[in-house]
Amino acid sequence: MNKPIEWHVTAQDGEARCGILQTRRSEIETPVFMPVGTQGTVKGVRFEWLEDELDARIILGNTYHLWLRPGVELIRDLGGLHKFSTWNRSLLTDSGGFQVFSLTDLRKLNEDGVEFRSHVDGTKMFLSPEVSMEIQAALGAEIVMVFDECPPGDAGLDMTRKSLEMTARWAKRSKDKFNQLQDEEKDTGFLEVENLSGRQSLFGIIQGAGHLDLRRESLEKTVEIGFDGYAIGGLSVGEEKAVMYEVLEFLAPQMPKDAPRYLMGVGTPEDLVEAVYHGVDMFDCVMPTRNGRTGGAFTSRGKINIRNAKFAKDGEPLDNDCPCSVCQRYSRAYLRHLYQTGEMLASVLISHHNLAFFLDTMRKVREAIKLGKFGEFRRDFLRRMSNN
RNA sequence: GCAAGGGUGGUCGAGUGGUUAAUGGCACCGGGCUGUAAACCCGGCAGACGGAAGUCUUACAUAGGUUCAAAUCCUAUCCCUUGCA
Repeated sequence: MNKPIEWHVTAQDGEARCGILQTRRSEIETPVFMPVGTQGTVKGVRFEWLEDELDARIILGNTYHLWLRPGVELIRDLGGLHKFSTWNRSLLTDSGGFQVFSLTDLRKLNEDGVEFRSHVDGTKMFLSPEVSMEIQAALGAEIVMVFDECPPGDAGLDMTRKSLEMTARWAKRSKDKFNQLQDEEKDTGFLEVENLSGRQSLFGIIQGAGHLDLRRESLEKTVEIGFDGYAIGGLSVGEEKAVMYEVLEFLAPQMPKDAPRYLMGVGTPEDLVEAVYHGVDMFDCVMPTRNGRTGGAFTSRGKINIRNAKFAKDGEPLDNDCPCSVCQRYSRAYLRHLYQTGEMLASVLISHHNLAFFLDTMRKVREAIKLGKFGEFRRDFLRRMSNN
């Protein structure tokens, strides 16, 4: 039987690896950064830009948000998220598991699933592994995430163990339901593709907070169930940065070598490089678009805040070394003026640049791995980023 | 010229004898943002000293006055708005 996705390593340097991920919709070079498009849009950035200049091969969508608005039925009726949004490259949908964490005040959790009070209008909604899989089949993404519970970063041992055990049971339920839905052809994104099954793929999620033994335990349980790819969840959710790096160093190399490893929700450019160094292949993060919207720009010499008065007369681009169309044309002074006057274009342009910077950084990461010079690249990169 | 109403910190605007260095909004300055409840949130915003609790100085058009105490009451002056000439 053909696989829903194909992934193989093309180069390796230490634990860092380069690979090609083929989905039914696009070929993706890893390590890859996936822009976040929670509500069926990468905030402030047109698909044209993502496709042409930025050349993003895969973006995210979110089960919870799209379920509330515009609703599953509507998206299913309009042929799935690809058709509805016109994004024809790959999609990965998050399961709503992160909202179990981020909407903690609006939800009640038990073994069956999670009752949410909608953050939009307060309506009670019930999300479970089965419901999440139904929604994700209707959305039709290439990569579907299991429904997990994401405990806070500083969760204690007992709480983390209970959580991870439930996540493992939910993972099994997710997989069973997922398979059933695939058999019933409920996937709206189905596409006949040579050498691929045309089906959706399903990724498992490893939890365990900052507890290494629990991480190992979660890894074993997840691999035992068996998935097309494996994600590290529950990092950058309030724990110390050192804890995150410790977990990555410990966990990533132990994860299956023949499947993509996805670090969920991370992170800063430095985090990405560090994680690649430990063997991670896929990333997503709201940071480039959220910070971009609020005046934060990432550059090859560290972060800057375009609101700062020191940029008022600065005729230089955000980043002199950046080839993106924003840096080719606009000055910091102009961008600051746009931000200060509340012009939406400021958010649009900085988000665009930030995505360009993240995607470009991953391009350089891949290049360095292929040349066997990733260690050197990492050292230089981290030094430059902390220069500012 | 007469009549009425006003002049408050960068700005708009509360406050009409006592925890008022003076509520708010905006502007300004700075910080934060990691599987997006986020075009958002937090802090600062008279000056000087101090790490800080704090201390001192100067402040509600200007100049006097009343009072234990004034942005708040009184007098004069200047200026603004509206109406009538």
